[in-house]
Amino acid sequence: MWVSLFVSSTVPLSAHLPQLRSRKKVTSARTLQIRTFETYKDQLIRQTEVGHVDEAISTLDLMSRANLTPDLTTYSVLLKSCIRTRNFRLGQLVHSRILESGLKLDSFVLNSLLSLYSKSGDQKMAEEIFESMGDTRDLVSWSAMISCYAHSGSNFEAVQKFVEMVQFGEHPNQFCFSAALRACSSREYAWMGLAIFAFLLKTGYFESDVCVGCALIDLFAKGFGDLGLAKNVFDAMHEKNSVSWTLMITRTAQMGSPEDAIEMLLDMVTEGYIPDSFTFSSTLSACSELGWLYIGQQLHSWLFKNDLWLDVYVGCSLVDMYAKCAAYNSMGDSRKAFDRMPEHNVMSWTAIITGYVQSGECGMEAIKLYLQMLTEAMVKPNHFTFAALLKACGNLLDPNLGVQIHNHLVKFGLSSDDCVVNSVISMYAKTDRMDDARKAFELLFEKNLVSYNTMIDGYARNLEPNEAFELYNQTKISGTCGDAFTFASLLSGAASIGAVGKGEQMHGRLLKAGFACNQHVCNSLVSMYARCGNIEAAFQVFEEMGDRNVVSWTSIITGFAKHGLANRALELFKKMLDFGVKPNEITYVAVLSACSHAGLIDDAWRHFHSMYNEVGIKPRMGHYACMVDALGRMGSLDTAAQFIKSMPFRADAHVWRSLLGACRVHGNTELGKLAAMEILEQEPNDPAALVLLSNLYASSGKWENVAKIRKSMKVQNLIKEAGCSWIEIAKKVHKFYVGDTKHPQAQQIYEELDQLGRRIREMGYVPDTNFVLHEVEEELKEQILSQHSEKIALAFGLISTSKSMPIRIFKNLRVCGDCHTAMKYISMATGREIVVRDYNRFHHIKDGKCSCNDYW
DNA sequence: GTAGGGTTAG
Repeated sequence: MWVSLFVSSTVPLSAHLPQLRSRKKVTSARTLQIRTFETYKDQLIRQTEVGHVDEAISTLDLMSRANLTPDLTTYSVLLKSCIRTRNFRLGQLVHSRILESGLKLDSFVLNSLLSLYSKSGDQKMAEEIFESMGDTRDLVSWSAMISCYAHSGSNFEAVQKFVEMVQFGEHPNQFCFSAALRACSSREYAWMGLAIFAFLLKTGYFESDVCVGCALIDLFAKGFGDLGLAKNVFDAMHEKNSVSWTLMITRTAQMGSPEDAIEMLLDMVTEGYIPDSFTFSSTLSACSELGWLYIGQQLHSWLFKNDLWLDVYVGCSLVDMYAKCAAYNSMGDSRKAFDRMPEHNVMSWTAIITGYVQSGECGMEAIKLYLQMLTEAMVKPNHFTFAALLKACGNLLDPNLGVQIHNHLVKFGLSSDDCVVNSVISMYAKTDRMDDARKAFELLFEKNLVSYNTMIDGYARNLEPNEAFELYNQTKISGTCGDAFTFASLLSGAASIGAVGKGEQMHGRLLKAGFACNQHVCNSLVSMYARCGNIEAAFQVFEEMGDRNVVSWTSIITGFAKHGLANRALELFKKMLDFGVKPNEITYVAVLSACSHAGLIDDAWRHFHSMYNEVGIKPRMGHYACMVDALGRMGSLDTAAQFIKSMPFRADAHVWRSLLGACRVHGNTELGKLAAMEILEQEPNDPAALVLLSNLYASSGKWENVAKIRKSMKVQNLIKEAGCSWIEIAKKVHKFYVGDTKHPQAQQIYEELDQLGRRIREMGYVPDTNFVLHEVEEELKEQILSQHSEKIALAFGLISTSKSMPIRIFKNLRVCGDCHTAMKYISMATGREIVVRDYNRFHHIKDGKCSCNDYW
């Protein structure tokens, strides 16, 4: 603090060095005496400009001690620099000094104070000053006040003030217009913006002022959601600058046309405008959105030359861009971008944490970084950080970690932040704790649409669609009509349980609600129909879509693949490439699984290689599993095993299960044993592997081992997830567990089951009790088998539907082998078509045959 | 003394 005393405006700093070293010897009294009012004033302003608040305050104190009372001009200048440097604390202090001084305030100072409180978000103080001004208000006061309201989200008040001003007889200038228009750039107030726009047209400010132009761009972009109109305004503006270009680029990217945004950047440069850190930050986000690593890298080298990468926002955008392109193996570059940032703040820490979370498989790394952020960097997390962390916990499916993070955010005082609570709900929903999710939801102070959507999505995902639809009805009661997310979640809820009736109902509602052209909603529709078994309806929606993205194509290709219609899937994939749509890694899972189901091994290899060589997507676990499946299906078991060994990372249980399934079908016990052991090492309770292993031991007479496995299965109560099946009858879903007797029509169902059992036995069906995992008497095994959930659902379907309709049954796990056999007999016995969707695919069973060719 | 653009929950 004392150091500042020796710094005068006329003498260079170095001249004071000897004095600084022996500053105790110099008496401040002597120094004070020679200081004049003007030097103090200069010093004050300089200190304010460089943000030395404490020093400026002590200078003020020194002035009064030296009986040099600052005059109004000094205060005015001081206030101005406080505003310019956003030094609100000092500004407030100056305000109180002015009041103490008893000076009479003029409208210049009052306007400055108004601006100070407006910018610091203190609406109340701004209002107080504005009211106190009475007739001395001028255009500056009005526009500062309107701006204050717009800034703090009091949009209605902003427009009200604008109207009041006009009624007062003032003629609004460009500042007033842009502030008032800015208050209208939301759906709710866009109509008021239109009225102001009409007024504006009578003045000359529309084309002439860049800020007014920017406000109008946002009125049409954000308020009306119409990028075309926003572009019209942009094109009509006589004067453009980097800000208006950047705004237009940003909105274009945000509103679903990131490709156009990048093109606009080139236009901007061609027309001679210099992109700045804001521009790069936005265009990098556009690259992230598109997954355009190459363009992102070009931008990176461009901004590297200008030192713009030193900007925190740009740095964060780089981290984000490389993370979102992680399919191209660029997560390392994301980390490098983070490590090379000159300094780290909450935002950059959050960016890298979010990056790891979004890249999919690095949730633990995100948690580690969070701890590093807390303990080493001592940076306090904010709500963005927790949003990312909670997402990580949801992905990791670790409820305990989720609870710990939940406790942390309570400690950091963020438990009342709506965004954070919505993330908490999502985390609990993803970790199958709907009760905890519900608790968090109920505790929410204000439930918004996102809260409802998260809960609806949670119920849908946890196969409780009835709760999902009930909550949807509540949203209508509470007045928040659903948006695209709501419909997408409800459709995926309907899809997850295969409730095509509910899905059709939602289809009707969303058409009425005006979402017929919404890409996100239509993608969900395609997926819903496909997953509900009505692949042709899915295809129709897809065909009628005007605007298709990679998700649309992937959804329909996946649909055809799951239905075993490989040729149509591959045909569409070709068409997709012809259309110039770039496939992503999920598209390739669909393509490879289509090849696999159709036994097209050459095509599978071709696509597997080209996905990396031509498209640049590194194959992940799912792709390897598809290849193992394809090889196994055609009996190339050894090649499949070798392929697994050649993988660049350790094969997971899923990959080995593919091999195991193939071994079972092709009767290769040795390799089957190896696969089962590998699975059990990673998932010790996997029922399929245990059963297979025990059967293998039984067939080679190793009864001791059989007993061991059976015992351990019993002890561990092995079934992780209770198997259940369901069927939709008249838009209502009926769910059944093994041996379930809770259904009101249970008696009829079991009578039907008995009858069916007798008929198919006569036709040659023999129950395969190997599929019973409990160690019980053979007779009891047969009984358990006959009461498997899929059989109960089928019996219920037979007694509840007319003969002409196919029966659609859904199961959360893979369909049991014995049930699969029984259903083929039942299809013959009853002449009915049975469609079963299990965890893995669709089985279309007709006349004793299944579309999966007994391989799944 | 008054105005505009950049991480965000589903």
